[in-house]
Amino acid sequence: MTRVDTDFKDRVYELVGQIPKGRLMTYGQVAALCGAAWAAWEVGQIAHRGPKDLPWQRVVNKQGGLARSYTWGGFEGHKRSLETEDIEVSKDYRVNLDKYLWNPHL
DNA sequence: CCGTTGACCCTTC
DNA sequence: AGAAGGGCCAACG
Repeated sequence: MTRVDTDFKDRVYELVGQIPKGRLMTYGQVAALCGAAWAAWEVGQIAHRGPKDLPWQRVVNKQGGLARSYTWGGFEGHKRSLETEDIEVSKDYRVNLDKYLWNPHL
C-alpha cells in the first residue's frame, strides 16, 4: 500500500551522504525529506542494509540519542564516530540536537 | 506512562 | 531457487 518508489531509498543515500561533518539529522527528518515521513523506521532499516560508505553515524533518533544497535560497533562505536566528527556526545549517549541538528535546506 | 503498529529490503535456511 | 524472518524508529491510543 502506498509503497514508495525506489527513489526513496536512493534519496536517503543522497541525503545522508550530503550531511556535512559536525552536523546531525534525525531518522524522521531524513524520511520526511525523502518524501516518506511514515518510513522513519525504514530509514533505520535502510541504514542496516545500505552501504556503510554513508555517514550513518550522523543520523540519530528523535531523542537525540544514538542508534539502538549500531551495526558497525554498537553505541560505543557510534559514539566514537560522532566524537571523531567533533560532535559532543553526552555520557548518556545523547547529543545536542539543538546545536548539531542540520537541515539540507540550509 | 507503556505497548502496538507500520508503507520495507536484505540475509539466511 | 523459494520462502520466512529480522531489523539503527516514530506516532497513536
